[in-house]
Amino acid sequence: MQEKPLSELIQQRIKKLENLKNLGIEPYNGVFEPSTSTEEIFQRYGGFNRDYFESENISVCIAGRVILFRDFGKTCFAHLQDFTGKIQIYFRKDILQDKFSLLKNLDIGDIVGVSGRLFRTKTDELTVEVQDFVFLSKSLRPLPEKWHGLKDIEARYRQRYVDLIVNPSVKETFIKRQKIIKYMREFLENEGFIEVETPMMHLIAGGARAKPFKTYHEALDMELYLRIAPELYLKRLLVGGFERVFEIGKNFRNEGISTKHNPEFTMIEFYVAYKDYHWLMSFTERLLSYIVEKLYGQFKVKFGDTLIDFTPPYKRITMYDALIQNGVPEEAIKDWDEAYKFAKDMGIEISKDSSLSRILDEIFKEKVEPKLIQPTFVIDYPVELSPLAKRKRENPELVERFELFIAGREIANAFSELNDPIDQKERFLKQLEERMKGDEEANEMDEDFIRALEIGMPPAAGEGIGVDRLVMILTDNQSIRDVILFPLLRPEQTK
RNA sequence: GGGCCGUUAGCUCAGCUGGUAGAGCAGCUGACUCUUAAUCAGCGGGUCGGAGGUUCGAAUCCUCCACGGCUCACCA
Repeated sequence: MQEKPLSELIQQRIKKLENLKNLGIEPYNGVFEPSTSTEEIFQRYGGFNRDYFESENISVCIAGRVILFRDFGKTCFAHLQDFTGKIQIYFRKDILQDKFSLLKNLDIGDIVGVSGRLFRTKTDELTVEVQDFVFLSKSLRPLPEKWHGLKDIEARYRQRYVDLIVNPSVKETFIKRQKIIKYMREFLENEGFIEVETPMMHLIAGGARAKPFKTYHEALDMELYLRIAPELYLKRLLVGGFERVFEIGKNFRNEGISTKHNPEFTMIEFYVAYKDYHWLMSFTERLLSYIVEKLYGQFKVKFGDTLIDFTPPYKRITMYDALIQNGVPEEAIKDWDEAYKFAKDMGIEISKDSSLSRILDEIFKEKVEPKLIQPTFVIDYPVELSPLAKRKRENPELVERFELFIAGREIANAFSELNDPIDQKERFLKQLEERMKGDEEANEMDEDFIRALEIGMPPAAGEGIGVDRLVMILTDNQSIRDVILFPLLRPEQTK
């Protein structure tokens, strides 16, 4: 935080704080027990007319932040905002008597508790006529302007607390985020899944292809990685006899930041014994449509200027067919030289060391991904892109894997889990070779995981869903930073 | 990391080919007992992101730096 001389505006507010203290009022020591919320007031009393309030004398106590203030001399109007909404409150000198003069020391942004009776104004607005009020927190720093609000994107992320006060849609997004996760958990629990917590600090960063963050444990004198995926631990639990498990939590990847990537992000991973990826696809359809239906009461969701339809079933297409349908010649799919040439012609930079699968993966990202707007399962990936997935029975060069794309974004990744310890060991060895060749993101050998597979893991299917990306789509936000309360930013400049 | 754009009052923004900074809101003083972006009268508020440079003169032109946005690269 920068230390510069307090601005005039802040000094004025400190003066008011002192005025209150001199009058024996401690604005930070107030206590107050609200009897209701603004939302509840509108729910219960929104339907009644003026005469009702004249005859019934409804008293309420509410607390919140003053976000608007209109001074008329012997009366004042203000808007009080609590978590659930806002309501107009009305101060009169003839009711408040001496206490009315305290309003001179009230600022927009202050948190107050008020008690009073409900009435309707001339213009029929439901309003609290304040009988008594108490300062609960004095705000020393001015809030942004009342109708343009806080627009500066940097300030919105750095001072999310202000963003949340003045931009109601931001709060909406994060409430929806919580609901999405709640419905997800609810669905899985109803399907017999057990929620677990596995380590976030790993000796070996496995289960995904990504660069990890490093950290250090002093007492044990050892380097650790923040996890890039919980996968290998969850599969150890399958070995241990958990047949349906899931974990919701943060993953950390030491990579670039973009509208689709935050270094720490939330994943859900779930595993089911005795099922395969076909079963998982329909399960995923049921899961997503359940969430969307709970959230919106229908299956269609507006995202940008498109309408995403979550009504099952979703389109399924193999990776190779998707490539061919998007103009990649068949020869390029089988032949390294053709693929290399095709990629080069498209302007994709490919190293000469890249394998055919990796080239195709690049072409896929460029040509196919952006076109997958409606929920689409892309299935059957080359084995070497998927070192933890089970081979297809009919074609051992492919694996039983799918990725789910929505709005051109990869939302989920799933496969029939490889449970053959010997094959798994060989794949790790292959990854190690790539690592030797300089591929920092290739998997490391995890001996203990192999040992677990040697004990015996049931056939199983597992899936990971990028929660932030799903929330983006379901809340119509174009940047991952808009669905993460405190996205990572460089430190603020000290002036 | 590359490219493009941005950074001016607490907030939202103007500021032309260089002539020494403006509005609205917020704030302060005053008026006003049903307002809705209340209104009316008056007042204060700026290291123009930072550092250099060009110039008689820089918010404006140039260079470097910082932070952010978009985008590319990167990204299981």
